[in-house]
Amino acid sequence: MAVSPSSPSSLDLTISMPGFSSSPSFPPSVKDLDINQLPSGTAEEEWITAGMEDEEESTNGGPPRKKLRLSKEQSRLLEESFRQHHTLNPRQKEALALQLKLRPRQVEVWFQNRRARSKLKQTEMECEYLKRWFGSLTEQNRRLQREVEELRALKVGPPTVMSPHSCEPLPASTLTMCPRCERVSTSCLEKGSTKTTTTAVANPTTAATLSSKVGTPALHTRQSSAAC
DNA sequence: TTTATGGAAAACGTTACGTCA
DNA sequence: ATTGACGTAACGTTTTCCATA
Repeated sequence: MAVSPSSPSSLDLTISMPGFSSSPSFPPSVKDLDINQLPSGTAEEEWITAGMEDEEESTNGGPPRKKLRLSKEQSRLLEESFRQHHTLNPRQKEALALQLKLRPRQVEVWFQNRRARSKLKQTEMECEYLKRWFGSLTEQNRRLQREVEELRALKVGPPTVMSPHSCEPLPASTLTMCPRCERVSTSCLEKGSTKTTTTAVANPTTAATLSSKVGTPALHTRQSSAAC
């Protein structure tokens, strides 16, 4: 699974997970779900004053807030602009404000809120994906546990691990459990060796990216595995 | 080259208000 | 008519980035 923002200002993500690509109910990428497509408003352009007619004066403190209702056309243009870039430089802001007959500050605020909404949607989607992934891993874990039980039940003899170098069976006493990946490994004993018998996760880049994103320490890359 | 500083912009959290069921 | 949930414009504060000394 890869979670990779394409640019700092872009919220587009590409998320794919092993074992999920063929699932009909599981889109191959979050990119397919266009978070920029929000339901468009229905109200026509409208300025609504909050209790007071005049924006400049208020008897108790600062100026009263006015609630702006963007017209369909304004919303459409803003959305279009947002699809092109999620942030505006001062010149773009000014031009857009002029085009929309809004104040630059209003355009700025709209983009701020729009970015926040995007991020929220994205987070929700990521959360959903991680939940499903967790479910899939749980199921996989169950299957493997069952498999282990079955193999134990067979009792065909002591476990044998082949050396990656000599291709001969290693005595069980030379094997260790890697404390980080919790897999049986010979690499920790073979100092200086860049090879390892430890199997890393299916997609190291993905795992590293996800780990750093969601803070799960359990997954590490082939590189870090070899380093141990 | 490294560090401190200040300003601008973005991110974030919250409030206020309108709409609708 | 009232109420609570929801969407969103607007605002204040914090964080991040970058240029400059």
